[in-house]
Amino acid sequence: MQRARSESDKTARRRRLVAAALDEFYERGFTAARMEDIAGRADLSKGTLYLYFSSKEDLFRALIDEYALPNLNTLEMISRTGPSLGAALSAIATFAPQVIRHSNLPKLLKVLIGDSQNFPGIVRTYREEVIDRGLAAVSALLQRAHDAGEIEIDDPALTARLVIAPMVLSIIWQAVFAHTDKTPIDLDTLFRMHVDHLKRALSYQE
Amino acid sequence: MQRARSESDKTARRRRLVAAALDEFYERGFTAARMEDIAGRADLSKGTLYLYFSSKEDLFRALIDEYALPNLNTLEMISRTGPSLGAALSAIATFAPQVIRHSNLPKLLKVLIGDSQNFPGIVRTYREEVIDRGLAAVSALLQRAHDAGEIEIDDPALTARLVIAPMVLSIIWQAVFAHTDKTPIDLDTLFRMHVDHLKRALSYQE
DNA sequence: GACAAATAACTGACTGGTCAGTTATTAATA
DNA sequence: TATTAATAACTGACCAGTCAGTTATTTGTC
Repeated sequence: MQRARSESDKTARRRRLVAAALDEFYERGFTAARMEDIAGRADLSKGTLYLYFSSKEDLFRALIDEYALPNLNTLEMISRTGPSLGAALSAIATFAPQVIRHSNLPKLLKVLIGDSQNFPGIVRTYREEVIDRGLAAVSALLQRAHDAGEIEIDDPALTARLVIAPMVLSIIWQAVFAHTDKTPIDLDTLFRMHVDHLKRALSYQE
Repeated sequence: MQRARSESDKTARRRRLVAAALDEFYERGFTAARMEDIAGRADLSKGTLYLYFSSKEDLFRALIDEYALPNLNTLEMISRTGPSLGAALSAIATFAPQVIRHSNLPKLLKVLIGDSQNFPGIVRTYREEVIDRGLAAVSALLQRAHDAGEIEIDDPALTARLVIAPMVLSIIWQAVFAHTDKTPIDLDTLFRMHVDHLKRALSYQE
C-alpha cells in the first residue's frame, strides 16, 4: 500500500474507511462488525484505522455526514425551488428511486435503526439535522401550495409524513429484503402512482 | 424463584423469557444483548434460560411467533371480511394506531431490521410468513374492490405498498424516535387522513 | 546527485475485559 | 429417596483499543 502523504491523500483514505465501515456495519451490525475487518476492506491495518478515527463510535458518527446530508440537500433544493407543487412532487418521484437504488442511504438507515438505542446522541443529531429538516422542507412546500390556492390541506406536518412514507418503506425494503427478491420492485411506477394519488387527493374537489 | 411444576407454569416461563428477550434486544441490539440480563429480567438465572431455549438465535426466532403472527391475523381478518373497501380501510385506520402504540410490533420490527443481515433464514421466514401474507391480503382486498367496480386501479400489488407505507413509517418512528418526542404524533388523525386520501385517489373521477 | 538524518504513515502482537454456552452442585417436590 | 428445576462457577473464544517497532518518504547537507 502506497502511503498517504498529502492532505488530499488523507481525505481519500478517510472516505475509503468510512465506506468500508458502512458496508461492514450494514452486513454485520455495529456491535458485531470488527475494526480489523473494516480496516482490511480499505486495504489498511487496524492500527492505521485508529490514526484516522479515535473509536468505533467516531467512525459511526462520520457516516451521517458522509451519506445523509447530501441527499437531504437535494430534497431541500427540490422543495424550495420547485415552481409548483405538482412539479416538485414529480421531481421527488424521479429522485426517490435513484436514491433508493444507487445511494448508500438505505444501508445507512438500516444501521441507524439497528443501533439507535446504543447511541442516543447520534440518533438525536440525525433526527434534528436530517429527518426534521426533511419533513420541514416538504411541509413548507405543501403550505406554500396551499397559500397559492393550489391544494386544500389541513395539517401540512402530518401530510408531509404521508408524502415521505413510501420513501421510508422503500428504503427499508431495499436494505432488508431487496437482495432476496427475484424481480425488483418497480420503484419508478410506485412513485409515479404515489405522486398521482397525492395530486388527486389534495386537489380541490367540488 | 418458585419452581415451575406444571406444564402451564413452564409455558408462562417461556413467555416471560421471550418478553424479556424482546426488551433487551430492542434496547441494546441482538449482539450486544446479554443472555444473563435477559434471564435476570425474567427473574431467572442464565442456566435456566438455557433450559428453555437452546441458543440466543433460538430465542430470537421465538419472537416472531409470539409477536408478529397475531397482528398479521387481525390484518388478514379485516381484509377478508370487510363488506366494502371503504369499511375495511376505515377499520385499518382504527386498528393501526392501536398496534403502533400498544403492541410489541415496533420493537420487533426494529430488532428484525437491525439484525437482518446476521440471520438470513429468519428474515426469509418473516418475509414469507408475515410481510408477503400481509401484502397479499391488502392486494386481494383492492382487487376485489376493483372487480366490484368500487375503485379504479392498475397495479394492486404496488398500491398495497402505498396503503401500508404509513404504517411502516409510523412503526419505525415509534421504535426509533418516539421516546424523544415531547408531543406524540397524532396517529389517529394521520391514518384518518391517509384513508381519506386513498378513497379520493382511487375512486372514479370526472 | 548521493547520502544521511528526520519524519510520520503504517503494522500487528498484545492486553484486559466481555460473554455465549457448559456443567457440577444445590435444593424443591413427589 | 428419586427426580428435576434452578443455580453459579467455569471455560474458551473473541475483540476494541494500545503501543513498540518498522519502513516509505521527505528534507537537509555536501
